[in-house]
Amino acid sequence: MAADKLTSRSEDFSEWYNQIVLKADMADYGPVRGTMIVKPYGWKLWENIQGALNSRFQATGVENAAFPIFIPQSFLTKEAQHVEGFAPELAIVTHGGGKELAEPIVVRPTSETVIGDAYSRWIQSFRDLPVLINCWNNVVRWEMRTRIFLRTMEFYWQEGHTAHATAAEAEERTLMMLDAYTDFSVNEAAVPVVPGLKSNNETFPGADSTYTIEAMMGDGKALQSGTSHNLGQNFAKAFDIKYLSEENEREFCWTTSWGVSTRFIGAIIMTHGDDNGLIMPPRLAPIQVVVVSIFKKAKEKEAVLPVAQRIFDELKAAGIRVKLDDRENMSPGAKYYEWEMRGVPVRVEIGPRDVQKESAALARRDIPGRDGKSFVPQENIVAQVQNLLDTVQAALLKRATDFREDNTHDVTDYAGLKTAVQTGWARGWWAGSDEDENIVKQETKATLRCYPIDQPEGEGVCFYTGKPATRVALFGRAY
RNA sequence: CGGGGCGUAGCUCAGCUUGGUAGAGCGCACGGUUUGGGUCCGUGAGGUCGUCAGUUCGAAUCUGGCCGCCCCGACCA
Repeated sequence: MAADKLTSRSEDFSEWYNQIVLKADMADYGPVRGTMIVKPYGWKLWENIQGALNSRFQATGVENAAFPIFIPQSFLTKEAQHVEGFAPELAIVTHGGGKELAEPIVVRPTSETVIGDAYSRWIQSFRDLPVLINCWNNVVRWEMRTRIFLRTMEFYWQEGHTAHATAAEAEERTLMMLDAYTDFSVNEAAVPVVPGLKSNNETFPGADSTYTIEAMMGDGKALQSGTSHNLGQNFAKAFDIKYLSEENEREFCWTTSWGVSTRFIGAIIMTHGDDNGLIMPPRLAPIQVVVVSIFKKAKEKEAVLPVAQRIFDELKAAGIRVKLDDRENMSPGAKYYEWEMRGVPVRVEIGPRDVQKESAALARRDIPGRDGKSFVPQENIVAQVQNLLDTVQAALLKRATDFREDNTHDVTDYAGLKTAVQTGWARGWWAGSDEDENIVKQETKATLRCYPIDQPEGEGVCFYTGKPATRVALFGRAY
């Protein structure tokens, strides 16, 4: 019996996405509009993301800390651009303990202000610099339209905040974290990204410059998957973050902030998933391998279970995140469909025939059905599974990268852009103004995703204005 | 905030036009049967029909208000 089938990606990508989040047991809707409940399977993925990012942060000297979720409303108004950018989407607490508050409290939409205030007290001398702190927390933004993981009113993320003595050091840190994000995304999540600089229009409120990693989803749309901001001296001036230099001069600090959110889970789903469900990249997968035992009669069960258990134990001892599915009253086929929906990258099947032949069936999630199955000896199963996990990891990255390349088109005129952004991204020389950018957005729904870090040599002609252009921009429709 | 759709069992929905004892499938529990790609049969548990008011002898059904959710646009990690 075909159980309730997943809507296909080609039929309705949005509906496919919504269903997969629920069916793969990642998350559920919260009782308040636009909020989500992250279920254990989704949270485990998030924890693995945290682990991969934390190790990269710590390698650059960043330490974790925690700041309050409540911020005095007055803080938000101190930086002009910042207040303009965030005022419309603030959740504000006006009552506490049954009484109206003297000053309303803002639920943090991001922590630049409260951290800036702390830094102004902590930093006295050039010897106190740099300050390198990261926070894993939740933030609230009163969004008009929400989508689970991609845009929820409350979401989880990390926000790193650093303070430096010089502009050069702040820029170096901004790019260093952009590199960390790129490395994480490509090598852990197998999500290929284009690192680049945001246009003026898309720059974070209060930043001098914003860098981004842009990923192409399975429907050709772009998802901003991480950002790194060079805040210049804007927040230092607003919050009076000063230090005394070696020359005994009072100087404003240069600060940065950078973040990756639970939105990244959406990126993983929409990059790798297929019509059978989710596909987890092995390096981040909550469950990397599931061992499915197959038996009919009690006698077969007696023979199969110990072998399945032994293989499970061996894989676990090797540090692989493995689960043994020994559920009875459930046919093997039903189990396969379930684990495919949940995106487990490798499945090991052990049945009576395998016990007899000392073999096992290995199935890889990225190639569904019989084509992705191989029958191997049980001997050396750990190495074979590890090998297959690596193979799947590499195959996912290659498939996503090929897809992105196939759907990114170099354009030399506006018509070319219009065609390209129907199905993917347009890349071309750009010398347009902020206003030109808005017109393109209005007419095509495509936005300037970034000026890629990786630029071609020389100069060109702007595909829109015909003016000489010094850099290439990437355009696409975005989430 | 504009446009659209929907609130009935855990989930997906039927019933509403034409008011009269609350339904199905899936899921769940139990028993049996089956198990190498979504087994089958039986038994059973489970619902103040979003909410408030109105019309009526009688409302899931008709009328109005309110609340909520989803989708599409403008805004955004």
